[in-house]
Amino acid sequence: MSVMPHEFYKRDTVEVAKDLLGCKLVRKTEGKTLSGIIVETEAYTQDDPACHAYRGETPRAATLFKHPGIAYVYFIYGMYNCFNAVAHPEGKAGGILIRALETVYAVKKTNGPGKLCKALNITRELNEIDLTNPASELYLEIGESVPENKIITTTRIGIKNGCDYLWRFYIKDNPYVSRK
DNA sequence: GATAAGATGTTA
DNA sequence: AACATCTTATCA
Repeated sequence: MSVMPHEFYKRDTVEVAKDLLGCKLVRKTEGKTLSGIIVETEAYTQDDPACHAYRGETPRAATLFKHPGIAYVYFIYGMYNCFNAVAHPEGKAGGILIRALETVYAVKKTNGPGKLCKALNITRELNEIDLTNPASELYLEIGESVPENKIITTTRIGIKNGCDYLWRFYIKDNPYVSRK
């Protein structure tokens, strides 16, 4: 069991999004440890009209410009949190929306970014937490690598701008992905 | 200070 | 297909 180093996140955002499939998300909360395998991701970069960082460094999007390997948690639609991993080459901005987990312990359904955060008790208090430190309440571990032919590439969900980008990735035939 | 839209999920 | 519900950004 070991975490991915900062260098893992300091690469092209789309590449990292693909590589995050099969990795393990660990969440320590209320004395318990919850974890699951990432089965669905979406990439968002600075040059992408759908990305929060597209229009520059606003107060909310500032996290996406910070050091790769930290968390970006934001609030949407009045009731849901969404969890992202910040990942981009030096001097750029970008993040990866974690959309679904395959649960390994008894965790509630996590097929969708809002439900995922609710199930793992992820809130904006965890914004900018270090995902490369096993002492964090939230971090990512190296998991099983997913063979290329099991990775499905498709369009992202729930956005109008940039909807033609093929930047959503999920594991083929996995029952835990959202919007089957 | 006001307003419109949003990386969603549930219900009908 | 409607709606619950509130932050953020973009105006004035």
